[in-house]
Amino acid sequence: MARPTMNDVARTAGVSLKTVSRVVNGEPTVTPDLAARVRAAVESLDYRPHLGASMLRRNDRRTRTIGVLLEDVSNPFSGVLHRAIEEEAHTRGVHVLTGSLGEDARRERELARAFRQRQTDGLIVAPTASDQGYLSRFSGTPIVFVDRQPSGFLADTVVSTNIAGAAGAVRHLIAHGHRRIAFLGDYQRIPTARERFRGYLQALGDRPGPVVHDIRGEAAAERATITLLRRPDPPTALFTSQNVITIGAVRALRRLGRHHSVALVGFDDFPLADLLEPAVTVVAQHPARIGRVAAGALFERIDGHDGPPRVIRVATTLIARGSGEIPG
Amino acid sequence: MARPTMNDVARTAGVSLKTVSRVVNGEPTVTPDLAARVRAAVESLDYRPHLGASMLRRNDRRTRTIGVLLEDVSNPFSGVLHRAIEEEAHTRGVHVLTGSLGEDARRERELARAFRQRQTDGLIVAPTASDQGYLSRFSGTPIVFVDRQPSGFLADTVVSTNIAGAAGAVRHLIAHGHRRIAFLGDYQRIPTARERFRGYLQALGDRPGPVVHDIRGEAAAERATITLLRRPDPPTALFTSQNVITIGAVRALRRLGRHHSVALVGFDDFPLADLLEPAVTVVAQHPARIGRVAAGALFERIDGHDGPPRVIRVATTLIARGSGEIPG
DNA sequence: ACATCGAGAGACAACGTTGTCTTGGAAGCG
DNA sequence: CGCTTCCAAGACAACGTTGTCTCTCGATGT
Repeated sequence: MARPTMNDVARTAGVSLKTVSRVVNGEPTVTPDLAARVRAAVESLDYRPHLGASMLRRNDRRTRTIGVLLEDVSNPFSGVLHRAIEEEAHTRGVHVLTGSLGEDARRERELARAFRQRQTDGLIVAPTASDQGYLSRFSGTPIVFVDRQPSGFLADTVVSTNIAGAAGAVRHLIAHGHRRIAFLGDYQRIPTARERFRGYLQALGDRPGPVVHDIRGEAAAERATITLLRRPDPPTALFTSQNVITIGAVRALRRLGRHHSVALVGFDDFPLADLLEPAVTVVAQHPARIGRVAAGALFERIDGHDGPPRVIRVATTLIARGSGEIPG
Repeated sequence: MARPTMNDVARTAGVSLKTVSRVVNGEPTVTPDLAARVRAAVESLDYRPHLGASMLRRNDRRTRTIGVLLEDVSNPFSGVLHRAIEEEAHTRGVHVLTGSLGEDARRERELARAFRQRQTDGLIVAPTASDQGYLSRFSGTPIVFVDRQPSGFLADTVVSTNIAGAAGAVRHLIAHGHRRIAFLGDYQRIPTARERFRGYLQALGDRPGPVVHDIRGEAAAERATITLLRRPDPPTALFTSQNVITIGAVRALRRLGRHHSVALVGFDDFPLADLLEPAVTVVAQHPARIGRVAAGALFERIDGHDGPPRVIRVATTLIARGSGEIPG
């Protein structure tokens, strides 16, 4: 037996198709008697309206669905961001299509196109590709960027205060007597990684320490840290610009038995950072707030707000826990 | 300017509507000349087919979308599960609608209904409600359960070997000389929590230790652990049945300075467990595998596989790291 | 040269719903 | 009592696409 349609309900209730439509949509111009018959028929047939069909005919053309493209939904930062967006959407009766990109630029374009083709009302994107120019054809679908600034395309963007946060972290190390402070960073093509590096340079002025870019993954971070510390003039402190890199660095310091002698401040908090020995000092981002703000901005746009693209910066917080206070 | 339709393309290319449809769908019965003209028109108008409309008319009625309902996408277990499902779906060109339930039974029903109404081709659910009977009306939409066994409704289910895993954990503690082993568990109404408790009882036979059920959240777990250890006859070892509870227990042991004297084995691994002091011994689940298997089962069903409901159990692995080997 | 065939391309209906217009009958009014 | 007014409820078209049928025209065979 196929899914029942309005027509089936109409026949069962002995009314016209349109009357069923009216009852289902809660229009007030139906006699209580007929409405009751229709509702009984709906119940007995377990009728559910076909959203695709009504979408097609309706005037407003809203699917009440948004798309969210993140780097990796299993990463804690993305996970919390995702949850916050979902929560905002839920209060508005909107559903969320999710995609993980994993730094794959092609997948970003592919999924953005696919989601748009499904008529999502809007898109929240943590950009991975080096250029978002392809989005300029997406007129009509509001977009909000999170975590990273886009390039080649302007839209509302919600990011952490990366430069200030990174500079603050490095100044914190300087204040504890360090002069040779190493930088360990993610792919340089990621705007966020570049900003954090700028913050690092800003704080150190004309005396930067050793720098390693383009580190991807915990294992690579661990190796890079070990190499750094085996140099003839090893740094006395590390600034790691992303949570996965921070964890790799912690592993390396442990392996070398240097975790109580080399200082460490990481960008982005992570679960259990406070339970390690020493507890890890971090510049915490606020992914839940970023998510809420981004979702808010997106829904404003969907509801027709029409102003110039905004960049909203969410402040970071330095959380001193021990590893950043080891003296130089 | 509104979104262009096939009709617009047809007019621009000077062909009939149906010919455009044929070209767009790659049917071979179009002269190359016409096909080229159509493709040019598609390109110049930036035409994208309206999936809703084609869905409506097509015979197969597939939306190429599945729904995934998890406890909380920001929890590491759910996050990894989610990612694995997404990956499987991606290889099949299928998209994923996500919802977090947060132990809210009403939200489970609400989202399940909503997703179905959107004609998702299938559903993967980590059940939260105490009864999934409401799903019996969902004929036609394949469903696979993960992480927890459903009740009141039968369908393919992919779960960890909870009883055996928990029993193994407790036997591990017994082997290290412990006799008073406490159990700290989640809401008893969660089937998974009950199974792990059964494993605990099985291993201890007629001499169970102190038991605390219905613990929800890290803070509650911390409090419960402190209370336990302040009893006149405190346990010498703890078995915590869920990762959040394990972390709460670690916090409590630290606070009391007992982390090197009270043994601990937790169910479910968590990031950085190996970096704590002592590193935490766990019964690891394999959420990525659970996700892959569940997605595989769902797609089999979607493709028409029609057998009796299966229960697939994914084995757990005991990972000894230190906290579980503290002698009794 | 004529009947037959095949294949490309268009006409038309249909999917399940909602917007708009029309109908019919009851109520309201002088 | 007859006329207008009003409103519930039905008829019909339309949304953007695809399935099916039909038509046309050139190629093939005898």
